[in-house]
Amino acid sequence: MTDARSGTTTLLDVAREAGVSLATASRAINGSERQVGEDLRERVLAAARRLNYSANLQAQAVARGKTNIVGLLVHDIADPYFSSIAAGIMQAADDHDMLVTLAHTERHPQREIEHLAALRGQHGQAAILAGSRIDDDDTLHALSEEAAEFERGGGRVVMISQPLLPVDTVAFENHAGARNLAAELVDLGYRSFGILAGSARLRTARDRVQGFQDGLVTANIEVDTDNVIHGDFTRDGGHAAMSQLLDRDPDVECVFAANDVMAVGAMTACRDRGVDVPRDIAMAGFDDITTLRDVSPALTTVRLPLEKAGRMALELALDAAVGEPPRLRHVPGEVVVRQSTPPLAR
Amino acid sequence: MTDARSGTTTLLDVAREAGVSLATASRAINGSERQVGEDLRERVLAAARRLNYSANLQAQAVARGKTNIVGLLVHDIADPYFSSIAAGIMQAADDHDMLVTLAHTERHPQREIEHLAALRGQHGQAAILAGSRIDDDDTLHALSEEAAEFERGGGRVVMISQPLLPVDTVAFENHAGARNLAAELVDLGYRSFGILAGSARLRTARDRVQGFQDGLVTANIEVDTDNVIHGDFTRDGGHAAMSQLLDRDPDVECVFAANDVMAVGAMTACRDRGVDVPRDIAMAGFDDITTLRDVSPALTTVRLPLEKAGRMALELALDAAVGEPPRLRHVPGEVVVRQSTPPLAR
DNA sequence: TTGTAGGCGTTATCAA
DNA sequence: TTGATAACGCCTACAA
Repeated sequence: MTDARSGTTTLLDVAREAGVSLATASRAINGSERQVGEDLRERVLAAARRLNYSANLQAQAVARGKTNIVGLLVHDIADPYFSSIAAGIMQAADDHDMLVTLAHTERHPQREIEHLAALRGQHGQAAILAGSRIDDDDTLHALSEEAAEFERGGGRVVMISQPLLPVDTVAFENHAGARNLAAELVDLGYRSFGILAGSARLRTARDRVQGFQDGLVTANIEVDTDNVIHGDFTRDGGHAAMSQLLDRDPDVECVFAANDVMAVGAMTACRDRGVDVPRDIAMAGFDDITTLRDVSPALTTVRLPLEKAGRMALELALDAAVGEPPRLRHVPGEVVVRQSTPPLAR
Repeated sequence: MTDARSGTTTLLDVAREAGVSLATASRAINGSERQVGEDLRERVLAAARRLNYSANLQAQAVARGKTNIVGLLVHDIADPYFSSIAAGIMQAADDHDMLVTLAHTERHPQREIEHLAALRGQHGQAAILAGSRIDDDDTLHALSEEAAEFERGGGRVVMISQPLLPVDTVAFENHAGARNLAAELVDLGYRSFGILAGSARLRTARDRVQGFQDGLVTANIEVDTDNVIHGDFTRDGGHAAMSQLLDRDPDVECVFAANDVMAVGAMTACRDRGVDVPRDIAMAGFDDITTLRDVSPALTTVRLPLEKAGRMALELALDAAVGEPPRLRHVPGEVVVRQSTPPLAR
């Protein structure tokens, strides 16, 4: 029989139903193991089931002074890069019985700071910031302050991307991955390159472009600055940048897009102009987005273990000792050569 | 100067700092507008800013008896179908200052019920169930019970998919969309079809397949039962089913995959066998997943406004009057013909 | 092992 | 308008 009065069944209802005290009911249901007699425990549990009791998490949080909430901040959950990371975090969260609060920054650094403050109000155990931070000193400083404040509240902040803040960080080796990719492409015979660089203000994009160029320099190849096209770090950005590149220098042999989504937009830009990939021009991306593994021609890219990184981030937050200094976990990328960059016969 | 004692700044700290009572501080910061004198209000706000105060949301929730949390249940956030819906919900949540709690069901109906119970413990204002429910009477009944319990707690449950539970529902017109797609394909000249049906237990998949077949029947075309291949409602499921179909009847003119992700897997299966899409065989999907709009050949599909549906779901939950009976919103799909199904010259 | 009672940070009622 | 003070639902010493 469900409580007919107020709508919600409370622990007190359960205690009464079972004929025990509030404390006993609490211990039997949410308390720290074997502290209550088997018989009473059974009675309480039975009563709870009968009443379909579900503990009020906020009340527990207030009483305990802590929660089992982890906050996740992403630019855009519809972006497969972030949704993969999120999936990894969800798995780890399930394993640890954590609740995940999701927040969108819409790529506005200010919103990121606001949301972090809101998460602080939630008193979560962890806040995970996924995605690349804008390289603006003021913003970075403000974010850093807010992160420190969050940790002062007892939680742990983890960044996924690159080490910019003095917090636990899961860092993708964007530079090294891109460098290796460049080396591989040179091995395949390519000598002239175009780069769809994404935003110059995004660290992730910049690191990848820099790594790629460094890889080329090692092989004594230089990229004409004019062939490095900046723009949005998105599908449309890739499309636009590729169109520009084709106007400027239609003879480059190979194009590196700073992420897969851009690469795919760029491939469409090529098709729009009757340029065949890979016959007329080769194409490589970065990330190895799952949903895009079936595009044709199959895209050469640098595989990032996004789900794993998400899991790692949460684990990192949860196994941190209080006051432990920031830790850094490097996550390498793996070059995957596919059909979009066939060996170049010269 | 930040509170040095306990780590977290509380409202009481703010009140003391401002030299006012707890009540006044509460009203000035979170209370119901113009109840406190301008001067005191300023003092309190200044103190709060100085102390970098952030209200304890759980304490507020306990005191107020309600939260601004909305729970979102998806099978898998990495699936672009769900991440698009989630993005829409995030937008609406931002507009309404709601916090979103994300939960993964991993396609287990039982986990769905468990998570809904957990959300009940959070006392959220809304729970949004995205994704297709398994068509099992017992599970459905249990889910229905849990949904009722959630609403008894003061929240509102919204389903996104099809009307199966007596709750607010945003229903995609899967049947009609697939029917229209079939008609369009017949118009293009196709007469023999294969269907990659996905799971027979998933309502969404079943509705689409049924709609497609109904559309064909209207045109006096029947699909050989052997050419309806069941399997997983995923990329791999599409790949496997297509392989089967090619073994069975390599001469079908056109294949309908019950969603885009399957279609893309199927296209790879074709390529693996040297079957060219669309020259040798045409292909159509369902959903119009954003990330897949650049695949080549461009995929004919039925566009579902996923983000919009997500937004709609949350709005529906929030503008519901207490006790208002369930409402149903139909969301049509739009057939988009692209290169994967060129007009068939006969 | 069980119960009593005080406390967690806010809100809200009721006087002043 | 402002300030005590009683809730809110739960946890946890402390005492029995």
